[in-house]
Amino acid sequence: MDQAARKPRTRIQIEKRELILEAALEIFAQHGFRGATIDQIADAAGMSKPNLLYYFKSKDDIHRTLIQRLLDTWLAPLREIDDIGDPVTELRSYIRRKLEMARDYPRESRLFANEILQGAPRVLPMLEGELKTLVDEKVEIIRGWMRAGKIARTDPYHLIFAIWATTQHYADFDVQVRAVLGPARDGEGRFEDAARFLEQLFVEGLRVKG
Amino acid sequence: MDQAARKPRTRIQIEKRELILEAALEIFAQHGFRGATIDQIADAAGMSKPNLLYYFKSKDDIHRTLIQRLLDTWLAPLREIDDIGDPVTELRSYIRRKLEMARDYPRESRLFANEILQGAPRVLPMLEGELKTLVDEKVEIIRGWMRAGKIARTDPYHLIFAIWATTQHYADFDVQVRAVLGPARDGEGRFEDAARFLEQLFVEGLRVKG
DNA sequence: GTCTATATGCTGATAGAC
DNA sequence: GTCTATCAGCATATAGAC
Repeated sequence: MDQAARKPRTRIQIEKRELILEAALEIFAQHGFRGATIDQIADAAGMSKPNLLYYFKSKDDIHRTLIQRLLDTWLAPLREIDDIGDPVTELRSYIRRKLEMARDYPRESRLFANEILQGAPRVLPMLEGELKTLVDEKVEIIRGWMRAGKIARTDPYHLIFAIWATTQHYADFDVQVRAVLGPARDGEGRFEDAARFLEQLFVEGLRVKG
Repeated sequence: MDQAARKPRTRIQIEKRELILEAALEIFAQHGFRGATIDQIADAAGMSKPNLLYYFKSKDDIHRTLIQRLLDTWLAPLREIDDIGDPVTELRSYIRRKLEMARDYPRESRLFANEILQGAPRVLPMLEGELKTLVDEKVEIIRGWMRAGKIARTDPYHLIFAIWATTQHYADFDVQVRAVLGPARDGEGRFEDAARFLEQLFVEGLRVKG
């Protein structure tokens, strides 16, 4: 759409920038902003440091670009929640999608976790603005389900926090999860175990007593 | 006990070291290992950089000391789980204690989260050894409860992960939690809301279907 | 567009006076 | 024990040749 609205770029420039962003995501996710060096990123992208700085004017510039791009895709699953379908199905598929994202995009999850842990210096306004608005909106939908007796009454904000926490845990604390489960349960089986567990926890936890 | 077994220290030395560790915890928790500087820590501890390095021989030395101390207290609640009492009471009080720790020791939680996010370079052996052994042991207790029909059958490992994730979330993602809840729900009320929610989620989620 | 060389500033750690 | 001064190394970023 407006990918070149502000800064027109050639196709090659765009591709090189993609290459750098891909490499930077890897490095930033593992070492955090301060821990990552431009040298590492340039190495991973297969180019020299000055060459990298020809495409992005600073380390901060790369990081901001990554964060901004992350947020768009990161909140997509939450945006999709609506009150048309069955509440339990709706929540179950949200949890599933969040867990799939933790499996498929662990670096994005860790990039975000790093940013929040450091006090969210670059995204605090977005958290207090766009994110809060979105969550408030979905909380109202969930409250509607509770009033209608479709799911058990509980605090919708903390429900959302719990879904975020449990799913992202598998990306952010992956090292710990692997260490505790041992080599026997690596790979695909682990994901299905987690999915089954989370489905049971949240679905039973929200079942209407009666 | 054996606090001075390896390196005998005077009372003043011990106090200064405490002062430094307290300051370092604050800085490391916020900026991560690489992001923290000795200057910052020395400043926060109210002394000069060379003076600080008189008490700890390196930045890494401070960090290791903090991590080691952290682990002892951090796992205490898990250690206390036993199969003498009522299973639901036992799990409920474990969740409560973990949540209290997230409230009372958020810096310790973030220090640990930073370490794991970076791939656990300093604690991986401990995760694969001591932690795994401890978790395996508690998993057996939980399996016993399930076999006895005291709680619903589910994956005990992922149950523990979920408790860790949801409780530590309030320390590690504190900025985000505050941003989303807004200023209205700051302070003590937030903790009680979280405690109520988590109790409901896990207790109902583990209720035996009848 | 890409390179080598380099300016500039910061950081961990030490030397040595007091 | 605490200070000032300082070293050596590294990291961001730029200059300028090709």
